[in-house]
This record gives sequence, structure tokens and C-alpha cells, in this order.
Amino acid sequence: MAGRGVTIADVAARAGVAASTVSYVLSGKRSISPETADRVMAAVADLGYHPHAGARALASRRAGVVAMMLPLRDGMHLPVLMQFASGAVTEARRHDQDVLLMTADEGPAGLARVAASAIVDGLILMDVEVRDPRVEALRRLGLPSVLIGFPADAEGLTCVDLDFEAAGRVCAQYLVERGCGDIALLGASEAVYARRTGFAERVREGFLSRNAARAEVWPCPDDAASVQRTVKELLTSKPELTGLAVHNEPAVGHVMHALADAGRRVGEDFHVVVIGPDEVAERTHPQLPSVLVPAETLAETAVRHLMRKLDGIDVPDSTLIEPQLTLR
Amino acid sequence: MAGRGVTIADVAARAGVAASTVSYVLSGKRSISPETADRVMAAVADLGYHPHAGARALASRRAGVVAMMLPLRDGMHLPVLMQFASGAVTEARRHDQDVLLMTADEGPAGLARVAASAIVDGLILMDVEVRDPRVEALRRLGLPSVLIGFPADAEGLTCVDLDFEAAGRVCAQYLVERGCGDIALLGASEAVYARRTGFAERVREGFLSRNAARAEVWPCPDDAASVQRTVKELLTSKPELTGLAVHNEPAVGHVMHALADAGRRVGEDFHVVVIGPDEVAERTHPQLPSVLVPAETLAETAVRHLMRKLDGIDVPDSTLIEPQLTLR
DNA sequence: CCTGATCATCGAAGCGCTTCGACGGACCCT
DNA sequence: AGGGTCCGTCGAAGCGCTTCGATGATCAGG
Repeated sequence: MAGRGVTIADVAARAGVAASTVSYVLSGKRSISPETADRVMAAVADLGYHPHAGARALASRRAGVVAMMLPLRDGMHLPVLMQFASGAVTEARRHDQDVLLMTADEGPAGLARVAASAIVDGLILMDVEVRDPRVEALRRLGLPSVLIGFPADAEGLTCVDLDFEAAGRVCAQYLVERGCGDIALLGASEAVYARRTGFAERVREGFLSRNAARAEVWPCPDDAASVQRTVKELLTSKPELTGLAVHNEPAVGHVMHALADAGRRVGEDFHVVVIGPDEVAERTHPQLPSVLVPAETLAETAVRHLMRKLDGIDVPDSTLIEPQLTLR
Repeated sequence: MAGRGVTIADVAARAGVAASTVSYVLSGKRSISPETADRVMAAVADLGYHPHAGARALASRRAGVVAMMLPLRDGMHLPVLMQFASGAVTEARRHDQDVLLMTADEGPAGLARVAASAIVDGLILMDVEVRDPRVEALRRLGLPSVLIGFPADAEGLTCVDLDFEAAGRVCAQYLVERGCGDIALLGASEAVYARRTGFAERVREGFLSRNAARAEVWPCPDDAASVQRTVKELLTSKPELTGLAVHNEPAVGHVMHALADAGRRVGEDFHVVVIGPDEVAERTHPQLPSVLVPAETLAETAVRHLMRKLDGIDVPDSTLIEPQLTLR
């Protein structure tokens, strides 16, 4: 009934077996007769026994904890972060692991610390950038890890991310199916393209792959004035444009205004699709179809891959999650 | 330089001392001569030594980890949650502790598990409700803990929260200072009052304490129609009303529309103040002054209190954080 | 009925650390 | 000079678990 202070010896005594036998029942690493196993499990339940995490870590060289490093401070999109954290914790618990939360600003030193102190068995690194000092540290430390996102040099690393190319393709597809003639992708500002080339580039390529002849990609800053201007220029330069994909969260609202100002009726003679979180696509009138970053799935996949690696099972270096188009 | 696999014995050998001496240098629990200490610290740095967390936990009965249980799934206000997590991790690291992330849906069983496995030394429980099964478990387990929020029976527990009564008072004060004659508090729907009486009640009392004769409190659901109706009734029944405090996040936008419909010009002949997150108060035209839930401060205070408790130092059972009014 | 294999269980040896008691030397007091 | 303190350091004993090799017991095959 207690819990606090119950050791494996107590369980062993109550079940009338050796401590090692209890350990084997619990881990299943040697075969134990069903009768003995039952008696042990009953004792465990009676006493409310839980193995001491530290002792277990010391003896087995497995902490039963994985670290999750999140960019907790800056302008990351919050809902995505939460879904991610929630997905990771839930999946980890399914594998009987706990999750240690680290902030990205602990940086490489933080990684070195958790690796050396053996406080965690592995690591999930979120929001990896193209040039990320943590990536080098990771490689040096040899700590099993899974990254969300792709750094410039992913050699030998396990990475998971949304298949952004497919996302671009899905958006183009959607617009073409709606009968749009000319279509365009309104992207992020140049700055974002510069910072994480990979991901914006991949959306562009996917978008253009569908109907390249009549598709264009326009980068665009996200302030109201720039969006207003960009949309105006776009409509002028391509009079037959009737479909627009927007891969720029903060700009979505402004885009809708600019289209309304230009006399386009979205949902009727004009179509818009968003790459971004649900809330953004739901806050407009009319609500827009969207492809979202499936944070929960990403987290689950990352954790699952990490567990595999810890068990010495091979996982693919690179895993791309299929985008899901939500109609509204 | 290595890190992985470096033990205290390696450090001891390199510094030419006994392992226990290294331990004492690191913990400061016995006096060691400066020369020896220097040599040890040099060896630690050279080898990149970090104590093995499991071994340390086993021998010292201190894990160096605290758990943080968050409601990661449901409709909690996200920015608050993130600020909270970020504040807690940062403060914990200052005390050389790590943070284990748990979801509220692990419930009492989760608490029992982490307590019995000694994987954490203490616990921070966020978003405590008036009737919370975890609270009873906590008391039973005797795990050192700090709660954010006040359960019905806080006897013997350490709780931290915003001083909601002061928040109500500050809002009334603000309106009175703006020369408002009659003022009102538009509160949450009855349901919220029912769920966590404490906190809504306390705002009401604070609000009424300032100028009770000319102040009223109106509960209100948060859908557009209800808000529209409530505001209209309010303005009719109190023609001299020129100041309104809104303690109902989702309703704020609707309140502004209703006031505009009624011809009130907020910021000129009418004043509104919000109790809620910054984003809500910033999304209106004009932006509104507001009292926010200081998540980061709450988290830091909670962690600090927990550290104290772990060190056997007394902390107050109940700590109320002063509200801060942000003018805009 | 003996041999060798297989199965279920045990005991002991660590895992890397903290902590307690002990011990020699330096220092102070008389 | 002798006794008592205090200081700095050491060695050994565990913390609670896993894991390895060993040990009986059981059983099939000859």
C-alpha cells in the first residue's frame, strides 16, 4: 500500500523469492514460472512497488528518460509547440519513459551535461535550424537523438519533418481541381527563405511541380502594407489568376482584405488555401482550407524513432510526414 | 575532454586525491584546502566530468529533478502555459535542477509513480481546481510540492496564485480614476463561477471593495449574442455607466462591438479594462489596459518555494502575486 | 537408471556516488 | 613538552537495482 521506501528486497521477501527473481519477472529478461511470476506481481501490487529510478539507471545504464529540447522563449507558434510537447510526452509514456524538458537556450553545453550525467537516454531536438550549433555537439556526443526539421548537414542524423514538398503539391492540386487557371504561392518574406532555405524551397518546388506553366511563387513580407501591395501587383500582372496558396501565417488576414478590396470573392470566383495552423485558417471569412503542420504526429514519430534507436533497431535517416489538407 | 564514461574515480586519480575528496569539493559539504580544491576542479574541467545522475540520486536520495504537471491537452490558454513552462525550467536550472514534464492526465497514479520511483524530489502542479483528486494524492504521498491555484482545502499545502482580489480592486481603481461614475464588472459565465468559485469570487470582491455603491458585477456567457444582450441590458439599467472591467477573455471582442453599436466611444467617453492575457487586450481597437496573469513570475515563485521546501526551509502556505496593470 | 540438456531460481558482484567514522598532522593552550 | 582541538583527507560501507555465472530440479533419450 505504501510506495515510498519499498524496495525490491521487500517485494522479494513478501513473494518468497530472491531479489533477482523479482527483477527478472519485471523485466522479462529470463523466463520465470507463471506461479512465481504471479506471486511476485501480487507482492508488487500489494506494496505499491515502483523501482527506484536512480538505482535502475545506475545498474542498467538506462535512465528511462528522454530529453526534449524546445525553443521555449521566442516567437515559435505556440499551439504547435504545445501539441508537440503533449504528443511527445504521451508517446513516451507509452514506452514507459519520462520526458525531461529543456529549453533551447541551454544550447550545446546543456546537451553535453545531460549526456555526461546519463540523466537521459536520448534526445529530441525541436525546431532545428539549417545552421545549428547543437547539431555538431550532438554528433560529437553520440547521444541517440531525433531531430524535428533538417539541418544543412543531416549526415548520420535521424530527422523527421512534414513533407513540405508534398504540401506545396497538395495546395496546387487543390487549386487546379477548383478550376483555377493561373495560380500563385504567396510565400514568406525573403528573410525566412534565407534562414531555413530547405523548408520554404521545398514548398515552392512542390507547388510548381503540379502545373508549372501557370504557377508562380511570390515571396512577401507579412505587414499589412506589403501584403496589400504584393497582392495588387500579383493580380495586375496575372489577370487570370484565380487561385492563391498562402504560406505565411501572419499575412493570411491581410491577404483576405486585399482580395476583398480588389473585388475578388473568395470561395466563389477565387480560391485560397493556407499552409499553416488551423486557427489561422479558421479566423477568416470564409474559413479557408489548409494544410497544417501535424505537430502531434511529428512528435509521436520522433519519439517512436528514438525508442527504436535506443533498442538498437535501425530507423530511416529521414522521415517525411504526409501533409493533410483540411477542407472547410 | 570526453564526458561520457568519466567517473569520480577518474577525476580523483587525475587530481591525486580520494574519490570522497572530489565529492566534498563538488558539494562543499566539508572544508577542503584551496590547493586541493583547485586541483580537483582542474581535473573536473579537463575530463569534462559530470556526476552520474542515477548514482547521485541513489547515494544522496536527491534526484536533482522536479516534476511539473501541466494540463497539456485541453483549452488552457497557451501563451500562459508556455510562459509558465519556460519560467519554471529557467528558474529550476538556476538551482541546478532539471524539470520532468508530466501531463495532468497521468493523474494521481502518475504522482504515485514519480514519488515511489524517486525520480523527482518535488512537484509543481499547475492549474489546480477546487475539487482536484490529485490534491488528495499529493497529501497522502507527502511529496514536497507547490500548487499554482487554490484547491478547496489548501490545508497544509503550499499554494501560489495571482492575487485576484487585488486585480479586481486595481480595475475598479483604474475606472474610478478615469472619472467613471457607475462601473461594472462583466464576469465569466455562471459555469466558470461554479467550477472555480474561489478565483472569480475574489475578483468580484476586489472590484466591489473600491466603490461598492456605484459598482455592479454581471456574469455573462462568452458567445457574441449573449454578450450583445448583456451589454445592452447593462447600459439600459445603468444609464450613467461609463466604466467596464471585463474578466472574460473570449468576450472582450464582442464587448467592444456591443459598445460601438451602442454609440460608446471607448477611450473617450467610456473606459474598459481587461483581466486577461496581453494578446486579448492588444487585439482590440483601441487597445485596452489590462491586468494579466503573470505566468512567468508565478512559475519562478513556485520553483523557488519548492527549492526552499526541499532544503527544509519554511515557506508561507499561501503566496499571492501582486497584479500589474498595463496601460496602453 | 544414468547422462546431458533445459528450466527456474539464487547469490554475489558491481554500477558511481555520498557519507560516516577514523586518522594523522598542525596548532593552541598550559 | 604533553594534551586537546581542529582541519583536511582517506577508506569503506552502503544506496537499490541489474546481470552474470552457478546450482538444483526436471525431463527426455539411450
